[in-house]
Amino acid sequence: MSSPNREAPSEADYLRLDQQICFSLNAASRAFGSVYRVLLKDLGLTYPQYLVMLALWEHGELPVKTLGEHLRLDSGTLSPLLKRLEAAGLVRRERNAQDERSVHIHLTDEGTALRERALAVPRRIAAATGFDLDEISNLRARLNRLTAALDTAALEENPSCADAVSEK
Amino acid sequence: MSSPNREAPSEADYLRLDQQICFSLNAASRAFGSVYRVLLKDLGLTYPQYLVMLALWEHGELPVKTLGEHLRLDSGTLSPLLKRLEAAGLVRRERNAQDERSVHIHLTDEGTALRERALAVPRRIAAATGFDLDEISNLRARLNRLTAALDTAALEENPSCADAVSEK
DNA sequence: CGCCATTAGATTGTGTGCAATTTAATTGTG
DNA sequence: CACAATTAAATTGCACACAATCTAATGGCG
Repeated sequence: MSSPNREAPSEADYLRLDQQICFSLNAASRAFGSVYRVLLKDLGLTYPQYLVMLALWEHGELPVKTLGEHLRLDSGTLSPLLKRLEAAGLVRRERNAQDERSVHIHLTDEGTALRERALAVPRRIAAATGFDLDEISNLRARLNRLTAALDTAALEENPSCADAVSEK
Repeated sequence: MSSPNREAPSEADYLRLDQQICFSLNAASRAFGSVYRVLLKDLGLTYPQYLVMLALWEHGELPVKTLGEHLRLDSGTLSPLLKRLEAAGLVRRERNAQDERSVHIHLTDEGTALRERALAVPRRIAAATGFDLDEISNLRARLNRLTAALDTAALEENPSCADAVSEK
């Protein structure tokens, strides 16, 4: 059906599911999710919540805005997620006195303490991948380059972001 | 704070957000989502719906079960998604006469026709990544290997799947 | 000072993902 | 044949993602 006269693969060949890099990416991301789900159940965290805790353990208290920049998430995702972390007693949300628009996220003692129990997670995840540290590092670099390229392309593609492109 | 005596990095270093391969993966996956969202809006498809259509264009009619195996999705995700594709007039759902438990998904004429308009998508996506075909192929292979390793680890990790492991 | 554009979060609505449960059909076994 | 175990989908409940909208606070600028 495709490539009737054996030239370079036709456009049709690129519609094959197993050719889609995004599918491999998506599948790998969800496979990670399954492994994390098991490991994080003990800590009472979901995977996105774990990422938020990583950012807080690393930077201490953070405004929602900055947290979102670190995690590439907007307030539509973070607001309810942080509310659940607050309900779990891991963080506190405090209006900034200087700028009342801003909400700063603080770790509670319980949230700080949880870090000790999270220390074993990365090693167990690394073991689950079967990759050594160099391979992981290499793959991470490629993925980061890919993400940067896609971000640029998304801006160029979307006329509504023209300001953002030209302004920077 | 970490690695006080300059040995190999301590466990604490591996809690850094920028060390998490899964975060890079997740970010790349979502960055792809943004680019696809723009390209697929014309076709009236979301990205997961596009993957379903790819599988159907490739294999013709498929039972939900098989579709789920191709896409690594269960009925909890596929049932409502397929209902939306049916509402959009792209697929039909038909009970199998031989096995009434099984539902087969067929392309409508409209669904088949949509393929023509999707042909340009992969090239535009490839362009957005800035990667050449070899790089994409290489990355895909690594990701597939990673996913396979994680799947294995997830089975070993989860006692409730012990049967599935030992049976095969 | 007064007013408008901007900014930070929260909210709303839609669409996945996935665990757990439910329902209906089929299969295996005595 | 009867009946328990299995299987395929659908359903339910929860938690992201993300676009779009809303609200409140801030920052210019005349």
